[in-house]
Amino acid sequence: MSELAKTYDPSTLEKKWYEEWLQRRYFHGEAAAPKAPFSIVIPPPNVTGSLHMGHALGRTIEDIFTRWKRMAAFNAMWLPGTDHAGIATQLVVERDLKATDKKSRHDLGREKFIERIWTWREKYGGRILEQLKLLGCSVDWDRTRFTMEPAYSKAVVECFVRLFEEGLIYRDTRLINWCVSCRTALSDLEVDHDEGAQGELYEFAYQMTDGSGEVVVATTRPETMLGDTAVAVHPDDPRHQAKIGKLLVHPFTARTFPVIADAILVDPKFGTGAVKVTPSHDPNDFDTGKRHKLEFISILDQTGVVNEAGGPFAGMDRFAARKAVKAKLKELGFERGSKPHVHAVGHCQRCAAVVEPLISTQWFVKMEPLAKPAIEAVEQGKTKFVPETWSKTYMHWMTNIRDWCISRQLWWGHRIPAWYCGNCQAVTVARTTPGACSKCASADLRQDEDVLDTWFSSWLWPFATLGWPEPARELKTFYPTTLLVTGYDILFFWVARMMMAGLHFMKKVPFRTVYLHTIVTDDKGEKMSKVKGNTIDPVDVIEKHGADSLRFALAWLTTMASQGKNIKFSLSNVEDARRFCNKIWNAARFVLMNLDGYDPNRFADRTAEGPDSASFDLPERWILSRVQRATETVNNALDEYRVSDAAQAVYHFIWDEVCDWYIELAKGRLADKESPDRWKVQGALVTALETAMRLLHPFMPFITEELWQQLPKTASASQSIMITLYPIPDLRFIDDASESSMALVQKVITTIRTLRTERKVPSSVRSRVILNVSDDYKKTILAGYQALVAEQGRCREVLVRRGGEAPPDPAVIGMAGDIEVVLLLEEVADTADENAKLEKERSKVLSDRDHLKKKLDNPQFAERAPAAVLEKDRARLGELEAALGRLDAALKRLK
RNA sequence: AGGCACGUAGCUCAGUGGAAGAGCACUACCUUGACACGGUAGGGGUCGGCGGUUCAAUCCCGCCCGUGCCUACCA
Repeated sequence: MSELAKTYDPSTLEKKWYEEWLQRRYFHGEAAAPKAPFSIVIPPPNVTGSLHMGHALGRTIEDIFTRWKRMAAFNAMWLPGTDHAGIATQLVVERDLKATDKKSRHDLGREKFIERIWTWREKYGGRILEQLKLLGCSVDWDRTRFTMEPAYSKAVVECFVRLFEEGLIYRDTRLINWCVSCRTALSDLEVDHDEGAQGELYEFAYQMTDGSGEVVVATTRPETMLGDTAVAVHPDDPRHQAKIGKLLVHPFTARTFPVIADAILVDPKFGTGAVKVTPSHDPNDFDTGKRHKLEFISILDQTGVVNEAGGPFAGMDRFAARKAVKAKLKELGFERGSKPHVHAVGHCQRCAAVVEPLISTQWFVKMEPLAKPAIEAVEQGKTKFVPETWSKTYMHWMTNIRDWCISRQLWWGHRIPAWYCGNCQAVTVARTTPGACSKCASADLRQDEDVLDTWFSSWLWPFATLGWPEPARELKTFYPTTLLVTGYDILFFWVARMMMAGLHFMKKVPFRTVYLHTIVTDDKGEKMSKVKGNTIDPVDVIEKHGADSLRFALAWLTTMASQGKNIKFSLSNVEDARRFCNKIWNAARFVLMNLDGYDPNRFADRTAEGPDSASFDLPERWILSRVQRATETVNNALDEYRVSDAAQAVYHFIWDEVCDWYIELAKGRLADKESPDRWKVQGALVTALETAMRLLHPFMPFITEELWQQLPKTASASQSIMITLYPIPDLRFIDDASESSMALVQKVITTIRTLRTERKVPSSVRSRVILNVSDDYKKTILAGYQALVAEQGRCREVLVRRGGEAPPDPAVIGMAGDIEVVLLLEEVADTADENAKLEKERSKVLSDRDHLKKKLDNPQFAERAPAAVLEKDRARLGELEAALGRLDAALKRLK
């Protein structure tokens, strides 16, 4: 038998096995395979990215399910890839360009700059994929995709053109979110609102042209008054009714504009009841402007600088203009005060600059028709959310969905396939560069300069990666995908939109189940960020402790995330997992050290018909039954996406049952090399460990492979644990009677140990113990296994008897349920101590007994409680009564 | 402002209409031939508060207090 290294060292073993698996092509899912498909598409990380804890968590969960299903004989396919990540990537490369060449992208020009991004991508774009290998991800590398590769780009264009032809994509001039720093339009989702920023509500007055007075208005953005074209009041507000229809004069531009009545915009209870209206720079005011056909005056340019419409303030940055406008209003005597005011300000998700609402011509997707089927699909259960609570959030967003601004004024991305005619101004949308205007046939065409929102390509990911729009075999086999695993932070950005695109283009949901995991934070619950310096780099963790430990730590922490709760991650979690690895390693060493003369084929033959044919002893019957329980628990937990429960079940099986009990029970019986039953113990050890390795493999692929390889196997065994069958419960080995017998034995042993500890009996001393039992059943079992009890309880003699003879003096007693465990001592025990201990135990038993008795005496209970509960409680009452009797007798003896 | 959650052992979190759980931390003892990255035993919780439903509530319902998250155009 091969010798296992004395200590567990993940570093070499992990590299070795990943290479091996790759070489044997175990990760590849064949579209033509006759097995039931199980497919996952990876949430494509940004090409610029490197692995962070969030990725590590998501990919670990995906790998657990992929490996589990692969072993469960599914045609498992997990597709990897990366996202071109428009703004993010452009910003990264721009920064790099600035740092290395001291140039801006404009210095380079569009073409050269895009070339540079591609070069950059060649160099660094594979980094995060390489890191997935370190994690042990069993992704199908043959199918790696990138959202900017030609085939994928073709899918994006196809999608745009079809939606345009269906009237679901349109171009319009409206108020959009504009980032003055990135100089692009943003969708509503790309604007972050910081909660409760302390701001100022500034009040000033507009004068009426007829000299009849003034109207006081309030604003958080005073500079927008440069674009005011009305003041609105509520039609029913008595304070303002007389002013409706009158004209106001703008203090800086001398423009005049009316006081209008608008019940939608104005809440008469707020402020002065008069609202300044800036149709070009506020969403509500925009609508108001449309309703009242007001003048639309844009006062800011694309860089956030006041334009010529701002009169004397032209050329000033928006924030400088704010100060200047206030100063001037004060100077003119129109300032009317200011109050602190809490309100949310929109920031660009990428660069954090304050976003401005601006009027601009952009491309939009009409969302309502797309959302409807996506809502129905979830209602009908075609796609399920895990945890289920997320479906509510999804529904809420979907039912209140607004049109999606998809054009971006960037260079890096899919260019919008629309051409404008220089002759007739008509728009031609086409799959390939058109030769002539679709309307006037002019050849004077100019393609739209803009690119598409990154998410406009990502929302096609589940099917564009499988060959769409071509009728690929892959689509047929792997679409709809089985499972999507991602963070809840991109539920709307990505998940909801994939639902819409998938249903629209494929007529089927893109995935059956969406597993939304939480955000990984540091151990204090703070979001990990480089700025704060509290990040934990998964690659560092892997180097130090191994991928198995990192994966297991994450799996252990992955409970059903309720909303607003995060995974508080700390290195100590990894250290705990590593201790577990070490424990497994050493358990395997023990097993391997004791396999001399063991023949796996013989064991297989002798147990082929189930456990009875081998006439196992209690410990073997017990552990083989517990193997089945663990198998059942793990499979059930995974079926229900309870990753943590599954991981903990394997952990407890290995540590508490295999190591703490079975190995201890095996030791003595392995010592006798001549024993004819030795092979049974060896076989049970190998079976328990081998099954445990397979159960654990999806969580810890490397160590399980390494140890599994070392175990003796029958001739027909697979080459790798990866391609063995995942354990399924074998009911023939489930043995309730042995489990309860063993539980009794364990309880008695534990009680003996407790007594020894309490009395400070040195471990070298072999005690004598008497077990007073109340029924023959227990007597038979304990008498049958008194050798076992003696060994584990360090006793030289264990006497089991039915009766209540007083134990010899000196002795101490303890209760194992209703069994009186009498530990005989070498010298007289401290009676006071013993008395106090027994009194304490008695009072506990007594209160339990009284409580239970009262409950059982209640006729209502007997009448309404289910029979099983009744029976259980009656049995328990019997045990409590018996225990009480023994305790009373013991106390009496002490007196 | 609305919506969604959460409050269980010192910490991080499971859990269930029918005797309160795990990991870590803590205490005592133990170098026993797999493992001190270990073992054995132990302490520790009126399951946020108040009411209600029920034979039975940590679990279901209502209110209150506290916390987190998401969505939102209140000037």
